[in-house]
Amino acid sequence: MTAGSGRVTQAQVARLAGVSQAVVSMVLNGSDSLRITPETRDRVQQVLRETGYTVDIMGRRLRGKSNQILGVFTYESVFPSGVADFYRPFLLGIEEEAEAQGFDLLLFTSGGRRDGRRRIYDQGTNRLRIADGSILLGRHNDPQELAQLVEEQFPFVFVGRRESPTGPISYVGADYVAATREVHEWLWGLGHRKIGLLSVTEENEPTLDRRTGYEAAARKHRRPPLVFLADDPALALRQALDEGVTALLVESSAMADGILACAHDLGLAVPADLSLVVLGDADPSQQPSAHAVPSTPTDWSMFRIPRHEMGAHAVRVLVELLADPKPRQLVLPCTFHEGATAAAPSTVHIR
Amino acid sequence: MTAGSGRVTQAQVARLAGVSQAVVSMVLNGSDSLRITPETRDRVQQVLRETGYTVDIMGRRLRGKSNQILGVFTYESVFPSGVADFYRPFLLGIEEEAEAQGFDLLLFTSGGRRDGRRRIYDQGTNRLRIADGSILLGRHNDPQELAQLVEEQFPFVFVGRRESPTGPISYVGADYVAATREVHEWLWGLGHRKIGLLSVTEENEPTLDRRTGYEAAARKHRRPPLVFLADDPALALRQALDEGVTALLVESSAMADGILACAHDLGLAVPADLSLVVLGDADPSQQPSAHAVPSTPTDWSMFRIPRHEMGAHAVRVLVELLADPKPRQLVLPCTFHEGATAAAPSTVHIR
DNA sequence: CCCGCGTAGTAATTCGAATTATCAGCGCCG
DNA sequence: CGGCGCTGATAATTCGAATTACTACGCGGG
Repeated sequence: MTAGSGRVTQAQVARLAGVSQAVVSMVLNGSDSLRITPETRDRVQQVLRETGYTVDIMGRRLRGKSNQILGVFTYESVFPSGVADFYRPFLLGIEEEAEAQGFDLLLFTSGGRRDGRRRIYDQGTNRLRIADGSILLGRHNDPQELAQLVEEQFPFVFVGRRESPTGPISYVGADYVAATREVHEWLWGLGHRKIGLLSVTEENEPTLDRRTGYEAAARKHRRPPLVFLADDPALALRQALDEGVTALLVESSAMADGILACAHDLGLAVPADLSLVVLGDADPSQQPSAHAVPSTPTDWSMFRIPRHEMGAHAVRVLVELLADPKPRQLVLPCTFHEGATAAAPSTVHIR
Repeated sequence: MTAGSGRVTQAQVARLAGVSQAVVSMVLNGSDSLRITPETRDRVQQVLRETGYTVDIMGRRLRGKSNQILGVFTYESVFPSGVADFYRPFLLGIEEEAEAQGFDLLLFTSGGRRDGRRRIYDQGTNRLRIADGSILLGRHNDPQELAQLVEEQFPFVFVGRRESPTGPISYVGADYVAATREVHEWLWGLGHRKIGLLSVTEENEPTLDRRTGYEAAARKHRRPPLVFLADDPALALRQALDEGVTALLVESSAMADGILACAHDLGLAVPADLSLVVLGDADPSQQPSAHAVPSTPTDWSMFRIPRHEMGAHAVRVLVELLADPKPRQLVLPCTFHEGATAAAPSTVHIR
């Protein structure tokens, strides 16, 4: 029965019920325990029902000093098309946990782009601040922007391990160190004695973690680390074979595809002559979900990054961060998938 | 150099700059045209930059101002898992267009669920009002909530045609009427003379539109409509065959799968003995993107719903709506995919 | 010399809800 | 009969930003 103006306020309800606005608020919030007569309460509730009153969330949250909104900033597009469907598991976890924690999600899509990349600081101001806190994800992040965020003491959590010289950053990452070590251990157990690491040249945190895990495992077995840095798969494979490796840890599945092709060109059988393990399924060219593989359905031996859990935990950590602004770091274990590209070395290769 | 206590307000900026809060507001909103000295303005802007001030969206909207934020409300989860990847094309279009228009997107995930479904009005609150306007999507919507939204005169656009008895609703839909008519026309051109429609029992807008298109086409060719309503595919197929149909328009691909199986059981070849056309790819069990089909890779004859475009246009319509609150409706054409389940009827069946 | 006017701000109000301080009325006790 | 304590409600304030109403100041013209 509301008039055309569209919205009923507590004040209007109060006037209709012949009470003050405060009473309406009290009735609504159940703080009417001993303060309000049953008759008054009933009268107010009657009017509330008749008018179809709904709480204006703006007023409520203005007083609460928090808007119950978590920002989600991605350096690339959130809803990806094509096969590069990298973010979805993260976002699924984020959405689920945000729903569980009672927060809305604000996707920062407005800022426009500079050099084809999104930026946090647009015109010198930090859009992220309109949310209570923010989750950041994306591989192409800008260290400078992160440093600035840290300095501003804005509550944020990075999905994926990130370090900054300016101070500790809260993040939820995957334990690449342990996962890589375990893969090495598994190959060792199969009988491999020359296990190489094929790494990318660019040095970001995930790459460094994999190298750390690899080197720890190699040290444990008193073997010299065999690390190959190359952008050209043919060259890298040749180097590795010259060293006599029987198993190769490959950082990305894109790179692994190249290696596999080269191995076939050289007449090598995988895994009979050479075992290949991919360190993570993080690469966009690899489909995480079970339903399909684009072109070559190679059943890679690899470990899987717990993307869904990382997203969910990022939300949880951020909510904790809002209550207590002490930075926290969290790494989650990866799960190993045995696959079909790694096996015990053929006896020919074992001296 | 903000203090740890969280957000910076205009009042704090004003104190630091030695001016009143009103001046800060004026500087921010450019109404400083002739009112404020360049020196004062520079001083304020200096402090604004130093403190990293950003507006409190709650305060702004309480006052009735816009925040350049569009809400996105989905009745189901936004980032779907498994094969039911229904929303993504819509959301991709929404995100792209929001970025182009300079809006951020607010996903309403906070309210939790009642009877496993999300609600706009949760605990008597309409959270949508945080955003300047909202895009709604999802098949399981609640007419009551829509009516309430209309009454509140809140600007929103539904993705998919929706009607409400309380007043006109803005929407961006797909033209099922025309698409169904064209499919009928195409089959007629192939020589089919008994073309049936297999419809679902539940009567929502898309279903009604398909029926309208079908009946229009049948009327044009002076044929009685052959509509079959059945949840059991075997029964529906038998009814249709009894009527002598040679082509069947099937509403959802899930239903089509059932019909196809039954047809095979009866020893019928598709499309030789029976042509099947699916009216849309809207069903979750059908993969929209090119890269894979879950189990049976049936190349259905069907029309495709322009989901990406619908999302993008919904944003555009919503932005128009914000400028001028006159409701608007828009339907976009579907594209036809010939596929392999429909062809000219075999001569045996033509008398 | 003083009114009028333009300038450059400031004070005060508004939005809706929550909360605190306050107040009116009543019964009871000294 | 006055004051205390309790009840049930109201007035006032708060949150942050935008806007309107207002004011202090200076200058020029009559």
